[in-house]
Amino acid sequence: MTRLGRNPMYQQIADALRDRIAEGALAPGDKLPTEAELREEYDVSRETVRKAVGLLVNEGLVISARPQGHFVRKRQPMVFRPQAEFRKRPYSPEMDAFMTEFSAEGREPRQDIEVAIVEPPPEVAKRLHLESGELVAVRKRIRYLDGEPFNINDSYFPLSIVRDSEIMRPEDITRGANQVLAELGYRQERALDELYVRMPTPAETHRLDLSPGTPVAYHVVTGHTAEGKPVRVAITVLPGDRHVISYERIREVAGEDA
Amino acid sequence: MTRLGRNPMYQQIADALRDRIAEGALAPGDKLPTEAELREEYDVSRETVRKAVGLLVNEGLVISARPQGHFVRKRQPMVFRPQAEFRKRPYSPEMDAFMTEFSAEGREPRQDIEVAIVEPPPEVAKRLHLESGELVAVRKRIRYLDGEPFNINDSYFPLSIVRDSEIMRPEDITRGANQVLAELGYRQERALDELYVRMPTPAETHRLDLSPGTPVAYHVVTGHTAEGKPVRVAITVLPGDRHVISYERIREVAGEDA
DNA sequence: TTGGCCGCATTGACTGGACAATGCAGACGA
DNA sequence: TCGTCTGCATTGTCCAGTCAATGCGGCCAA
Repeated sequence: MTRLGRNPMYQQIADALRDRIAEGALAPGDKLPTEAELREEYDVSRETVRKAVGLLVNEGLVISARPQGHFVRKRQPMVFRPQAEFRKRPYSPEMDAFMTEFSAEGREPRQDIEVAIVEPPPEVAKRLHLESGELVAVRKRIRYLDGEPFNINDSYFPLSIVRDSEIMRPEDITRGANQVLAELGYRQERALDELYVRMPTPAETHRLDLSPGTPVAYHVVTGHTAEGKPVRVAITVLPGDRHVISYERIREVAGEDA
Repeated sequence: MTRLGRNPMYQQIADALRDRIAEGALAPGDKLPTEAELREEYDVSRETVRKAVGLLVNEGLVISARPQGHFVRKRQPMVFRPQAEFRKRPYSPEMDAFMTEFSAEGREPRQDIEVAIVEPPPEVAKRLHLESGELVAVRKRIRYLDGEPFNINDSYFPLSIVRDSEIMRPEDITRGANQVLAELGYRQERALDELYVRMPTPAETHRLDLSPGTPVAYHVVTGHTAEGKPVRVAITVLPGDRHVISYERIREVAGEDA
């Protein structure tokens, strides 16, 4: 391994390891060579080897289990289907097959719920069209699967419409918060989904127990009534290594194409 | 700054800088203190300072412009709306407002198109239900805005149905590849969208000119005819710092709630 | 057999130093 | 005036080393 190209040494080492992972010579769960072994192999200092391995960690390909070594990461995503709240069962056979493939079958779900009345964060206030000073109720949930945190979901409601309702109680609402809102006269007919892809904040890393190199999807749903009044903002933080987000779509206007 | 907690020093420095960014003391575009200044301020070695700043770079908060220094990153996402292909104009006023906010108004679009006949990657073959050995036509596009690459889009079609059609020519198809497919008798009535969030591969980093700490959304669309035959797989790679992905949803079955 | 203790391999944190690469600004020359 | 060249601040790469943290496996005692 020489410096023939102008790639730095740690890049070349990382590339070589990445190739071995891509080819399957290093399979998910396998142990990488130790730093000492890599040092030997490439005849470089330990810091250089560490930087190479660090790159792979930051790419999410490898995790470090100190002091046993570094291991090729496994990926086992489960389906997240935002449309489920308006359309319980998928209507196309393709979606059916897809969901079966990635089901959470046999894993045990759990969630922590916490309810509070707070001043809304600006992005929430804006989407709910709130005056400054108006308060919101927020249901904060962390969802677990087999004891591991899978995603964070914070749902915000204008306090004026949910005060004293079931939404204020920190228990699971089996029939769904949306149903409660409907019973209160605020049935959601439309929703707007926004998806941002970014690295997690330290707080998110901590709450979701993320390993380095794991990006997240930041999913914001704004629910509107038939009249266009926004009544709910739900923010979900989904770790990239644990989810596939999925939508199904159908042609809407006969003859229109693009 | 002491070691009172058990957070490593470089963490503490990164946290302090992150706070200053969050508070706005360091605004987007601002220059961070140089490594020498930070060294002075915290009385640590240069490598430690570099590791702290490196963290922020990996989080996508900061970019390095050598040798001018490090700068707080700006974010200017534009809307990516997968539903546009089946539904040209948004039908809810909320979506209208949202799209106006993030429009690409005034920026100059361009795209490079390349067409090839290849053996499909396994993930494509699987979604198109192809026998092993069956070939596909692929239209590879890189889309630019003001000269900067914005996303990569590779669309795969079973060779058996698009051979000799307009799809095989490396020119822009103004009326859309979907329209051509429809004219060939394979009109898509349903699509399944899958979204994966991960760090980019080195090839993607290069093609999209990504700075470190930028995750991507890997968006896979499988288009089906009314009979359920898959006729198109479109894979789009969207850099997280340049896009918001957005969907609008409506209640489908009166009375159903979740 | 079982429980606890300890050595050890391995990664993490940090220092101090050397030299390379790079783009900007200011000096200089035509 | 305008282009060119050079110095320099700043970040990038790499080395050689020290000490800390950690979990596993094996040893030893009850």
